[in-house]
Amino acid sequence: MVLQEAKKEFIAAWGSFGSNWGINRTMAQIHALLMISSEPISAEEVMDNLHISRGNANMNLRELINWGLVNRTILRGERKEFFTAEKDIFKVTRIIARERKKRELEPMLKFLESISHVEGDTNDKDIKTFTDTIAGIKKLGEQTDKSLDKLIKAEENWFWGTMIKLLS
Amino acid sequence: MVLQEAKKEFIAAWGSFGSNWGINRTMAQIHALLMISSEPISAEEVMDNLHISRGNANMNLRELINWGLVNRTILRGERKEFFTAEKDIFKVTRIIARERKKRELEPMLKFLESISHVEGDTNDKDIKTFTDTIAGIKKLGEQTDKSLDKLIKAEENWFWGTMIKLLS
DNA sequence: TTTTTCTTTCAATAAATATTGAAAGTTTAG
DNA sequence: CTAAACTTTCAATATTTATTGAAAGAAAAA
Repeated sequence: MVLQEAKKEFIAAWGSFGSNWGINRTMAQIHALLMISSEPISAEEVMDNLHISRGNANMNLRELINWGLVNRTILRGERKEFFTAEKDIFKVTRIIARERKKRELEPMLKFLESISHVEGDTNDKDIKTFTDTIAGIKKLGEQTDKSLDKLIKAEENWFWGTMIKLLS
Repeated sequence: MVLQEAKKEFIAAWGSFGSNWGINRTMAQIHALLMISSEPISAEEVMDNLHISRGNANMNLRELINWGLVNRTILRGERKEFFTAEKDIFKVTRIIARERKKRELEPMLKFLESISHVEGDTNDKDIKTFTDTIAGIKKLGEQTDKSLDKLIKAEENWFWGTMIKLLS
């Protein structure tokens, strides 16, 4: 396969993979484009490459920067901004873990705590089913939270080491 | 907090949590409703409880059954079907892991393999950036795949044991 | 300063996704 | 068998989410 074609397919696939996971297609595609580019890319180039509008490119680039997955770069002699993405997939994984933990898991745990105690007879079948289910989810969430902490703080070696240990 | 209120909040939260993760809101809400119910529930009750149409209830219940998260039950003396959900969060996790692996990870790995070899000079900067990035994602994907296999086949004890080991 | 280049914003619009509800299909009871 | 109870389907519709593009804003050059 030729590079240009492979790039195009990867960008398309990453986009649809992302939208399967609640990440907007364009944002995932821009991320893919930047990850497989050896050089910083301008907003203009992103627009041309993905056939999207200036506004769309700008908004999604900003969001990627918010996530910490993309950085702005100034290129000497150039007036406009350029963008680069973190290419190390382990670092990308850590960043996504950190952000989703902060944005989703932590609020969810707070919420579960807030509904975990209900008034009434502890032996009541309905109350028991409810509190047991919530407690189980909470326990899973708390342990996931702690595991993510380890992952986020981890060295690259720890990551691959743990992955391999899990398989053995 | 009173049971009815806590239930309502949990169903709403589970719904919006789900839609953050590419799972349709209603499907997640039905799943939540069934998880916290001590008794099997009919389609009629699902409709009334969540204020949704018969068609919507039917389609999403079918999808939950396809995933293996919900089962049909015949109640003696009743003509209509009833539904129950797996309540053990570990089993739910295993089912979701199994299904997403099959539906998303495995096709993605096949795809990455198909684009991993591109024609041209291996030392070319652009080709190197592309193949290195794809190789990294592929490696992560393959190890995730194997870890999920272990999780899917695992006993309950293995699961909590591993979770705890990861924290220590 | 004024002009040019580039970036940001956001209301309008388009596209994607979910939901409805009525009709058709199926199963069980009488 | 026929009728009643229940389930499924899917075209039409509504809702949600993403995208556009033009205007306003900012920064650098002239």
